[in-house]
Order: sequence, then structure tokens, then C-alpha cells
Amino acid sequence: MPDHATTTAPIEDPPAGKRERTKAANRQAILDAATEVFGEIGYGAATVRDIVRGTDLATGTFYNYFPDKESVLRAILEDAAPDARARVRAARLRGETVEEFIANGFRAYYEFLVEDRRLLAVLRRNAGTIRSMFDEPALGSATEDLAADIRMGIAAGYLPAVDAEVLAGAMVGAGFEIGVRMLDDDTPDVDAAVAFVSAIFIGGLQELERRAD
Amino acid sequence: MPDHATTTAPIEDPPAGKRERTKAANRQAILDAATEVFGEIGYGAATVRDIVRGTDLATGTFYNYFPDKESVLRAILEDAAPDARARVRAARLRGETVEEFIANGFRAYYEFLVEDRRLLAVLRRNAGTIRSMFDEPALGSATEDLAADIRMGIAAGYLPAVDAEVLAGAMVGAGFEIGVRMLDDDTPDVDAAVAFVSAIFIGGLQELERRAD
DNA sequence: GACAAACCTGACGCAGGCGTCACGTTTTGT
DNA sequence: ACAAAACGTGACGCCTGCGTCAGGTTTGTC
Repeated sequence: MPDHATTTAPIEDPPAGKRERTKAANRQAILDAATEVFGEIGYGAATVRDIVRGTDLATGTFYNYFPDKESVLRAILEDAAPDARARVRAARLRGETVEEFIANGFRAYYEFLVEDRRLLAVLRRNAGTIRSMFDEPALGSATEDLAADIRMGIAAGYLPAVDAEVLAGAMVGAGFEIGVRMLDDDTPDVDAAVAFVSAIFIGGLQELERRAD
Repeated sequence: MPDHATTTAPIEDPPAGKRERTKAANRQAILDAATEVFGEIGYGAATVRDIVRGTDLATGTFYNYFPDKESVLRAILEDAAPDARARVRAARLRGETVEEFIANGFRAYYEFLVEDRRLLAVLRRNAGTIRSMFDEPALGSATEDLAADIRMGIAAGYLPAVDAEVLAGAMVGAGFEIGVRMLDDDTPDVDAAVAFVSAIFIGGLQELERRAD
């Protein structure tokens, strides 16, 4: 036990009291187990006990962190959403043409999904539940953000005057399905997926514009 | 009680014995109640008792018709699928151009959804569960049928040589989201929805073709 | 009209989830 | 080193769902 100096600063990895670290670890353990369970058997069929069994905690401890399983799902999504939203939104706005706007957005979206497949499993399995729970589509309000950006594009004259909600829905719907298929491969090709879905919507928008005349 | 003839044929609506009629009615009552419950609270959270409570039958009777709730969901989908598949498939093959192929398919799809909104609610709420349960996407194998038709189109030279699975996934994904939004309106405009989604994919395919060079 | 088969019924035993709480243990501040 | 606060633990009472089955009721048959 080398006590080589009386420096008051301990040499621990996380610079915090043990209490705080344990709390963070327990919370994360619950979220991890819940992510697994929700992705595997679905939110509706999952029980608080199923989640607890995926940790080494006791039943009672769960309730020190969350009041019920719904708040766990909320926490999972709220933990992930800000980062995902920011990344996708920033990528879109970085585009200077319609092509870039679309391709950048999908690329950021797919890169995010590749990084967190367990979250994708939750979204894939529970999209309907999440939609009805939050009264909005999965993953925060990805669709609403996209709709807002589309409205901006229309106002600026870059995009034809389509129904932004519907176009956003179509893009998220198609994008998600393509993303799922991409990730079913063991070597996901983000570039190919981006190219494909971008071509669809770039061509689709041109066609809509043509027909608007 | 006019007994105006001794014709052996009874003048009943369904030409069958009472036993058979009751059986059919009970089965249908269970399927109706289950459709309601699955659409409302989701398959995972639903219990056999929730379903039974939606009928005027006793618990035990349920088990005379179905062994468990999974088989009820299967029955709901299997009751609807053949009709839906046939209609969509027939509509598509009736098309003589790519435009018609796409538009006809979506129109048949949307008309079907308009006719049975309760089924749409089930699909919308439980798409993820259904996918993982049948190991295929919702509603029979709508996506696989579409993929097969796309492959035919590619072989015949009408369509560019894209990945049929991925294109089918995108069409179903986008089409479903657009359909959901259309049906959220109280006066669903099938024509508008068909025009929109058709324009997207017709333009998208042209763009894919262009890029294939 | 009467018997048998088919069917419906709901109470039953079992299993498991829910949220709580009294107790023991660990951490913190002094 | 000690006391107090904070937290972890798991058994407990309650409730609800599961699938069954013995008994009652309805339907078909002769």
C-alpha cells in the first residue's frame, strides 16, 4: 500500500465519490439489461423482473432508480436521442445542395445505427409501442426534425412545395427499412445504403417537382 | 309462423346448422376482440383474459378455439393476408408500364387499408412483433411478393437492376408511413397518397437507372 | 321426446409479477 | 474512529393471468 505522498487527490479512474459512481453504474446496468430485454422479447411482454434478472441487483434496487418499466424505456430513448438528433441535424444542414442535404442526413443516421445496434433492435421491435407511447414516431422526434428541415428547404426554394410531414414520413420509413436490411448483413455497407436511398428521394423529388407544373 | 311450404331448405341467412353458426360466430368474436386489444394495447401486453373480456364468452371457451394468444394473432393475419395479397398482386400485374405497376399496387394496398382500419391498427402497433414472430415483415409476405414482382420487372428489362429486397423494403416502408398519415385524416385521400408515393418511386427508379450507367 | 355428443361455463390450483419495507451494509463527513 | 445518512437486499402480501376440468346446458339424431 504505497502512501507515497499525501496528495489529497485519489488516483481513481472516475473523479467522483464512490456513491456517485455506483449509482451511475447501477443505472447503466439497468438500462443495458432493459435494452437487451426490450429488443429481445419486446417492451409489452417484458417485466421489471426480466430487466432485474439481467443485472446483479435486487428487485428493490430497481425501484430506487426507476418507478416502472415505462420510465426505463423513456430513459433509454432520451439518453440516445439528443446525440442522434444533433448528429443527423448537423449533417443535413452542412449540405449545400439538395443532394447533399439528403445524403448527409441518411449517412449520419446510418452511422449512428451501426454504432448502436442494440438500440436499433429496440426501435425495430418496439416502433409501434414507442409511437403510441410518445405520440410521435420512434427515436425522439427524428421525423419532426426532418419535416422542419424540409419546410425550411421549401421556404428557401430548394425543394418543391410538398407536404413536409408526408415526405418526412416516407423518408424515415424507407430509410429505416433500408437500414435494417443493411444491418442484417454482417458487413454493413453504409455507402451503398446511402447511395440507394438518396437516389430514390432525389429522383423522387425531381419527379414531384415535374408533376407540380 | 308461416309454414307455407314443406321445402326442406330452411330460410336462414347462413345455410348451416346452429352448431356451426355458433362456432363461426364465436371464433369471429374472439378475433374481433383480439384485433381491438392488439391494436389498442399491443400484442405483448395483451392477455388471453383481455381478449375474452371483449367477448361475452367464458375463459374456458377461448381454449376451445385457440391454444394461446399467439395463434389468435396468426389467425387474424392469415384471415386477412390471402385477400390482401391477391388484390395487390393482381393490381400490380394489371399494369402495363412501370408507372402503372407502381401506382396500381399502392392503390390496391391503400384501398385495402381504408377498408379495414382496425387491422391497420394491429399492423401499426405490432409490426415489430409480427416481424420477429413470423420471421418476415408484417401482413403475410407483402414485401416478398413485391420483391418477386420487382425481380420479374428487372428480368423483363422494365426496371433497372437494383437489389429487389431493398427496393421492396423501401416501398413498403415508405408506403406504410404514407398510408398511416393518410388514414389519420378523417377523409383519407387515396388518390393523393397514391400520386405522392408513386411519384417518389417512379422518379427514384429513373434516378437509379441514370446512376447505373 | 329422449339420448348422446358437443359445447359452454366459471371456479380452481398453480405460477409469477407487482411494489413495499424492515433490516443489514456501505459510504461519507467530521 | 464513529455516527448518521444513504443505499442495497430479498422476503412478503397482494393481485392477476394461466390452462384445466367437472358439471350443466344446448344441439343434433333417431
